[in-house]
Amino acid sequence: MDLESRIDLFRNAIGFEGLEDFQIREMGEISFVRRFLKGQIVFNENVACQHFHLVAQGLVKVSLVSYGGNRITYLLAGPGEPLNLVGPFSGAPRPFCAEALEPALVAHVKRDDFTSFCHRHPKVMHNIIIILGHAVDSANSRILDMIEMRVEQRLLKVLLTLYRKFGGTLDFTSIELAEMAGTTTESTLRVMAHFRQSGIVHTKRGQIKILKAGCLEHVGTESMWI
Amino acid sequence: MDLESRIDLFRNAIGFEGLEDFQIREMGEISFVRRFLKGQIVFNENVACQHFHLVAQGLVKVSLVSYGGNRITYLLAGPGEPLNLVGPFSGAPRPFCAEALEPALVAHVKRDDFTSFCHRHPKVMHNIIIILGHAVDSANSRILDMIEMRVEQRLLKVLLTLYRKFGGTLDFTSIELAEMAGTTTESTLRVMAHFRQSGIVHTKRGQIKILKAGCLEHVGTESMWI
DNA sequence: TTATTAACATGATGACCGTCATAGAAGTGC
DNA sequence: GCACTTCTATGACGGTCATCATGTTAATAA
Repeated sequence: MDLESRIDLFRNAIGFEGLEDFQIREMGEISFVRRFLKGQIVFNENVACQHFHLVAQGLVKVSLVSYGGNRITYLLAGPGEPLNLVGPFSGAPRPFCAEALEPALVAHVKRDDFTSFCHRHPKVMHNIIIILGHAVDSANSRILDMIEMRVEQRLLKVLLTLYRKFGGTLDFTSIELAEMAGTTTESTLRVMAHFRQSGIVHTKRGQIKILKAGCLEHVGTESMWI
Repeated sequence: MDLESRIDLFRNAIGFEGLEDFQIREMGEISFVRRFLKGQIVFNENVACQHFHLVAQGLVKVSLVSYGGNRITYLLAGPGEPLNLVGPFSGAPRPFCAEALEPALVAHVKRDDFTSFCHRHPKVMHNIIIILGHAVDSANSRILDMIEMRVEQRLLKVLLTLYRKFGGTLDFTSIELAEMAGTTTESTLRVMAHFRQSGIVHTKRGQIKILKAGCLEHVGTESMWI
């Protein structure tokens, strides 16, 4: 990925709004790109942060696991979306790991380079604070959803979110849906079977096609920030 | 509250670490303090943010409600702890409201003054990003707790957290505990009755005394960030 | 092809806990 | 002192969903 493509990436990336062109160019210059195959790990949990990461191509899942072995998906990052906004500042290990869900290109910026850039251009930190605000709100909404929504409603919300982000054909397994809805694979399979019988979706191995998008809206217009 | 007290407040406040003394003084100068009685609202949800708030005295609860009427406690802020780190930057209404749990003094800084200060002293934004990182981690942990912990364990975790923050005498009602543990008042009362019978706590109206702190640690050493 | 793994599917079981109901106790205000 | 509100307390009931188990299908590799 050449310099100009990288600059273009940062120009349209989330978190870099409102920067002058020469500032964007600087980001392009101090970044480099790595390629990941499906299933490969971009960074692991509880490892000190070395780089700031921004997805250039493909799709990367950021998730966290508990001691009990449960995993929840925190973020599905596509082109232009950052993977770790906090790590570069704290340097401390974080409980997240990032895995490519499809072949992906990920831009890297060395941690010190990134924070130095941010301190010289506070606008970026301003943007990051607002993004983290969304992340906090999203996580808190999910807590409320766990309290008052049943598995079926939570899965509808997940499907609605994915539909809005990726369109009518969703390449996700039931395992992955379960990690987004905060439930088990079995429950997800059961509920999806019900959706299939209702004609809302069509499923095949690793893929869901949304047939009746209207039914998804019934949960409420709000989708998740994921 | 006079200028010097306010300066002293900001000197020890969370989020203002690593500032020079003259910078801290500036914060003191542009801030003013308001008094709140128990039960009074510091700011309401879904109202555009006007000020940055920092608790000077007393205790303030930040919580959010769902459409279904469920409420969860997001933060219990004591002296030196900020109430709204995101609002001043986005200006947008946020889903949180803040209520004084006991008579409180809260420092206010006009939104523009605060953001202007932050842009001139990026270190503060750096600090804020790290704090928000903790908030994100905390909320995500609570999601996992909702998945894999039972009400009893979640309440133990809440009690442990409160014990570490406030000591052995906790002035909270079962309603408030329920909002922290993500359950109902009835379930909380039932579990607390069980704890009482086990001699772990002693309860009276609006107060819990921890008798066997050791029993709280069994959940795991991790307490919540609240 | 055959072997192996990952994903899908579905049944049976039971405990957890939310919901509704009722009631007493402890504060608060007039 | 009395009315009123808030918090505490406890019983009964039943649905949801995690858990365990077993089996099938699809994809991948040797």
